[in-house]
Amino acid sequence: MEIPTKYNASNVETKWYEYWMEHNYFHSTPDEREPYTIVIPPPNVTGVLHMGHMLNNTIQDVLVRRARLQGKNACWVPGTDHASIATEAKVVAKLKDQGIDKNDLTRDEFLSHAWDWTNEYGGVILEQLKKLGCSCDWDRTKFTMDDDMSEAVIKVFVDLFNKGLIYRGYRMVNWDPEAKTTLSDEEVIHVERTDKLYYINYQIEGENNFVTIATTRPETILGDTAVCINPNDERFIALKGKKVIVPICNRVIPIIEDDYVDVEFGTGCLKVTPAHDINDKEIGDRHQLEVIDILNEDATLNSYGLHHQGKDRVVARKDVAKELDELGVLVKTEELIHKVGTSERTKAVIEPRLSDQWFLNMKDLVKPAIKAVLEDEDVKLFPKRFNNTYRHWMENIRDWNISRQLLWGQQIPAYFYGDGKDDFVVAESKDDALMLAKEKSGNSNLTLNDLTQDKDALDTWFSSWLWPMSVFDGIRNPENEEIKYYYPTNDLVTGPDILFFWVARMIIAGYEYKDEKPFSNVYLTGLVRDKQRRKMSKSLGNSPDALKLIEDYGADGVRVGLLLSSAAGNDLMFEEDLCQQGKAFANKIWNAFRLVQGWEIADIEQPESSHIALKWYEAKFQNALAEIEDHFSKFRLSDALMTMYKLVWDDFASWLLEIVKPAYQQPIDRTTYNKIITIFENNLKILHPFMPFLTEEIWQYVSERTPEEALIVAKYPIIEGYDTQLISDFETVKDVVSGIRTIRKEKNISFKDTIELSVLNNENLSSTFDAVISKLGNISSMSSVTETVEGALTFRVQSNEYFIPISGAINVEEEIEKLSQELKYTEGFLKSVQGKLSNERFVNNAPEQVVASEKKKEADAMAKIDTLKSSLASLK
RNA sequence: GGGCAAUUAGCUCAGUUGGUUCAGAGCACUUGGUUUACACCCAAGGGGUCAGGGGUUCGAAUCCCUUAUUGCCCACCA
Repeated sequence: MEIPTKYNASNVETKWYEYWMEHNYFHSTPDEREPYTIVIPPPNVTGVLHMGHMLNNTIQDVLVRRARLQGKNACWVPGTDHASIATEAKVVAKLKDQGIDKNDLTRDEFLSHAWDWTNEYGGVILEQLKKLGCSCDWDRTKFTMDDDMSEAVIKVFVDLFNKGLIYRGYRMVNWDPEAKTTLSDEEVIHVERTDKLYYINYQIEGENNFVTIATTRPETILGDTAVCINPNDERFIALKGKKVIVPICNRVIPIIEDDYVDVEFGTGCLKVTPAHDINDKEIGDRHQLEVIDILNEDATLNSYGLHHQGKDRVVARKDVAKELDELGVLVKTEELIHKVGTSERTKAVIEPRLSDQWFLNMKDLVKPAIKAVLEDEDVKLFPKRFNNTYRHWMENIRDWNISRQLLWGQQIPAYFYGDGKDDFVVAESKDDALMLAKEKSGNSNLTLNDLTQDKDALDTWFSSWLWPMSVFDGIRNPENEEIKYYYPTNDLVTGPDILFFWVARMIIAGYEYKDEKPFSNVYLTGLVRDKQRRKMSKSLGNSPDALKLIEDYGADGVRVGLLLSSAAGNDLMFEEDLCQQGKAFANKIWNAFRLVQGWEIADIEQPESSHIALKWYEAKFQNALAEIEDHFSKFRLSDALMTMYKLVWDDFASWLLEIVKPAYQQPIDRTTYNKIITIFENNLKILHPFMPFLTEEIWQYVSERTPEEALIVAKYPIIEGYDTQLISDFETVKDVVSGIRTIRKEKNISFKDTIELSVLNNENLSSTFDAVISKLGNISSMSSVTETVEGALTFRVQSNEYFIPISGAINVEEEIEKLSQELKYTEGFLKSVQGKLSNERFVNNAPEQVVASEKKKEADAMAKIDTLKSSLASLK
């Protein structure tokens, strides 16, 4: 087969992806082989591919492809997440564009719009992953709202409810006024802001005196039901038992005493608004205060806002402040830097709000999950430092608010049959619910029509925490073959930002429902940032178009570029140059193959240089293979890739191929050729996980292959012992060749001109590699001498001195200068080594081998000084 | 406010239990190179008080203390 001169990435990529799909190589079914399983972190169903996904999924694909080559039954389960808040927001926005208000739609109407949207945009991201080369088992593609997935979610909810772990509570929750739903604590991001701190006077009832309180939210005074002081605060003894009048609404409220108040902060007087602050709520509970909620669900003021009713809280804040000023009770304002809770999704400022929500009691559920990670290391986090973060969160975990005031998601399976607080039952179906309701209420006349299902949906994470189990139907059918075979999965690759949202909860769910970990290793990737360390985002416009990158550099180039500098847990500073480097590497491999492929083979004798070089490379390959293995065991993918990069580019292309390369238009011997082909194939095997397309393409050019012989399912090279001496000897050879090249460059001797080389051998270096040195140095004759050669250019490698005689062109002054410099350096070195050796404490305390090595250094240095001195003498 | 981590060449990072191969890699840079796989290339080369200070040790990038800077996580101070 004639190979094209240029590697055409996009044609090749399409061809092989289709080929792999056609032959079902991504598909896995349980068999007798060892399974290797990864479940994808399901991207948002309506999302598009960004750099984070690229990195994340490249890593997963590398792991999966490698496992496949190693003979494991590799299964990578893809899918998408319904992402309730994000998706619902998008659908609401789209409806709004069409002039439709969500509130005018019935539940079913809205859901039908949402499904339309999902079907239209959903899965785009999965198609993009294919472009990247991801070898997911697409037959297994799952969506968190598939019927079976939803069933599992409901089943788990009912089960946890029946275990007494899920309860309904009227609590202070985080309210996102934009999405109009509650959020879990984890979904609240605290952002530092500068706000105004308002000092406001409240008149003491029946006196012409005032107390001053400080607040950042003056509009909430309309919900005040007390003013609180610290009982030990001597300044306010006179206030005890009195009442104050809230400005604007003129409500009379008591002055209460509570230790919570910090004497140092603000004025030492705290206004208490139980409906709008978690601490105030607690104080309120302790003192049986009235709760006055002044906000609507969209954070506009309700009737308690009086003449400010209907205004947004932010507007109301200014207006109330203005009114207070006009009333003469606004004492002053100050700038205050503090943290404000915002919604992770909508960025809206969170309002603490009291409402009925569903909670999951986490206290006991987390116990096995803590043990698994921190004690038993059944689940390992990479990098390990995340153990600390994990511990802190798990040990301080609070109950999980799992209800969301959204339609898009699994509807909470609670059915109300009366108006009472506890007049509800929880069941997997409405029929079951009716039965339970009849029982619980004692009213056997209840009908399905009397039941009203809770209108809220469950938190998205309440479905995704089951993902590693539910994709194998492990919740509904715990004993099925698939879950037994694939679970627990092996590795999970995701970002540290969802360590709590998702990773920790999967571990919790795994132990609760399978009594086993969901995965053994968690590889936490870093964020992809731009060169200025800014997070890549749409709004900054600094995120490159992922598909454009693939077009420009090829999928392999992008994959290599992404992995070149991305240690686990470290952010990746991305720039296109990296992809360029990846593409250049692909080009290098391509051209190396073109060279080999162009050789004419003849049955001639194998040159000595080729023989020894091949032996060396085989050792070097094994050495690299062991290193790569070690890197993979520690999830150091960048290092593994770099090892291959250097192996293939430097050792294989620059050294080995240059050595075995026949002279122009000369044939190569068959023995060498066959070995080179085998070596090339092994190179392709180890590179394949990183560069699947290029390697598969070349693989097919190397020799005709049946589909069963495709590279994607080839056998990974086996680690064997290797000759380390050969490797270190060759390092010396490289130094000698470099020495020759340096002299050629310094003296402007063209590589085409042959030169002679003499060696003054003080070290009995093996002459095995002489043929290699001759070839790479273009040496006409090589000889060993016992004395310094006069009138020659020299260089030294270890304690050997090399001479290149050259007629008349020696600049004696220059040579003397050069040798003197080297002598001076070596003498200095010797002095420091001898200093060490004459230190008794060093000789007595240091391990034997360290002392021995110092002695060898001393001997080498002395030998070198001798040769330098005699060379200098002969020059003079 | 509490905790965790980082700081090594212009950039991105390795450097495992202190000691042979400890000051490294890739990129970038400088210089030279065009008939014979690749200029997306080849060859040679320059470049670092290992953030600052102190300590332990025969010996410290590595262990301890301290200062500074940066990043991340957690936390209800109005």
